[in-house]
Amino acid sequence: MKVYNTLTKKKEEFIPLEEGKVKMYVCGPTVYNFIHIGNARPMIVFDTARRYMEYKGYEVNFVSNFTDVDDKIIKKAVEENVSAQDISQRYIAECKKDMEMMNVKPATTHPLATEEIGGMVEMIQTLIDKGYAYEVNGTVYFRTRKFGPYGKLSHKNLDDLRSGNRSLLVTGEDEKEDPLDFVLWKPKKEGEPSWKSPWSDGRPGWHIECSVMSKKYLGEQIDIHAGGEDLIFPHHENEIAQSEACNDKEFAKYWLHNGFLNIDNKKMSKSLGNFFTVREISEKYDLQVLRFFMLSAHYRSPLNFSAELMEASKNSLSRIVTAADNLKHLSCSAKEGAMTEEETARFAQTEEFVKKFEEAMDDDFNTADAVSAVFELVKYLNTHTKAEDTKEYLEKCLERLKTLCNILGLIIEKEEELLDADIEALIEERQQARKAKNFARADEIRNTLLEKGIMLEDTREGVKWKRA
RNA sequence: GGCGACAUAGCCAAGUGGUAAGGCGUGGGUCUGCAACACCCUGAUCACCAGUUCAAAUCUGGUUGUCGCCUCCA
Repeated sequence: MKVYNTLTKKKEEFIPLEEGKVKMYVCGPTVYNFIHIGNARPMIVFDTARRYMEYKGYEVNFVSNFTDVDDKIIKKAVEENVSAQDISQRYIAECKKDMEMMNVKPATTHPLATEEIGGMVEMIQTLIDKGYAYEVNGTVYFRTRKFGPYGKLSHKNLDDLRSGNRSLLVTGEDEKEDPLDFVLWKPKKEGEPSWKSPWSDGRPGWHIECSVMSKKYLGEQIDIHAGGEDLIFPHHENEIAQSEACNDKEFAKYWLHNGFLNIDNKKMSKSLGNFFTVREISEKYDLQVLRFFMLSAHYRSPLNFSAELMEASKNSLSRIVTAADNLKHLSCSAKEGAMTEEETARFAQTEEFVKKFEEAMDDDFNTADAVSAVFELVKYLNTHTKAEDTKEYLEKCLERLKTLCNILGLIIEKEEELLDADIEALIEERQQARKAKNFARADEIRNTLLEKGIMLEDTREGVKWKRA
């Protein structure tokens, strides 16, 4: 399995620190509102990466935080006249609902920044003791230039940063020894949540939380650290500086970053009015469609979001769902008994698509290619299954399709819903009408059901129905 | 200004040296009372120019265009 490492700018063979195990950290959202579809991308793509590694047999310890102390949370709390904790807890709960609808598995651990303050104070103290940090008037800064490799992830050198950013030098806070130094701890302002520390009553800077939580739940060295590409600088660069200065060990071996999600080729932003929350999308689409959409391109490419593309994704996904549905329908009425030799041979041919799928995923989680393998399997199954096949064969075919879709986190089985007696009676009446060639009545019934969101399909094996 | 990414059919999107996967859409057809599903058929020489090579979408240089980071925004 190869993964693209931002650190080296190359695809590298993935070799875990400990055989058979993967320690993975993904930077989670700041919970001051419903998550937006941009937040959803790393959630979906790295959940898919995790699922694939688990499929390969790795035991994945997957940690993803919620940043629950932040200026934006405090601002929202003031607006609503509630506590910051009220805000963060509310949106953590909402975020978990969204994740469930997107079929994103809960992390092994979802730490909260506010519950790890003690560890942060400790790490900051260590950095001060080692000369990597200094305190001025209650604020603690990281001494960026003291950490030699600073810039190795974002491939920037410090002098470029300075020359490219003159405003920093001009407006730079006088307190800092160097404009590039960043905050580890800052004193509270009036009315803000705060914690005790040796330097001031205050709260941690953003970057320190990930260093601390990663260390606590995964150890000083981890395999994969992931997040959106915008986090490369400064967030991840600063995490590296903090963790490696503190622990004297390479922090993360592989750094994975997803590309941005754009709306109509523009960066999503509130000011442009092209801002969508996952919840809004869920009102119009099953979030499986959003998930499929996200996986239709490589995770490192920029991806453009539009209503048109969601429609296309919806249709594409339904092709897979229909295939699964057909298999299920066939197997329900199929004859019992073991697979015939001929069926065994037919089934063996599906290996080819599994192989293509795995090769795609092994190549830096190329989900676009993996999805195409699924479609090729779908076509094969559509053309190589029939009512006369044995139940075992049909079930194995369905299982194979489900296995691949499950790696992608796509749910393709419809929920078993009980037919209302009324609906069943109507379907039966329509069948009678059809037999009597009373098609007017048959169509009338079909339209009645359609209005209720029930779509009928006449097949050789009987009438199938589905919700629109 | 500094650093970087990308440019493949109507749309989305794989493919990093050997004559362009897959999906959506379009049009035609088979099946069906009709419809839906499914199946068959239907489409690009890969932004432009020059070069390297027996051979390039794929390597090199240039041009044009789009976008991102450099601001605690995934």
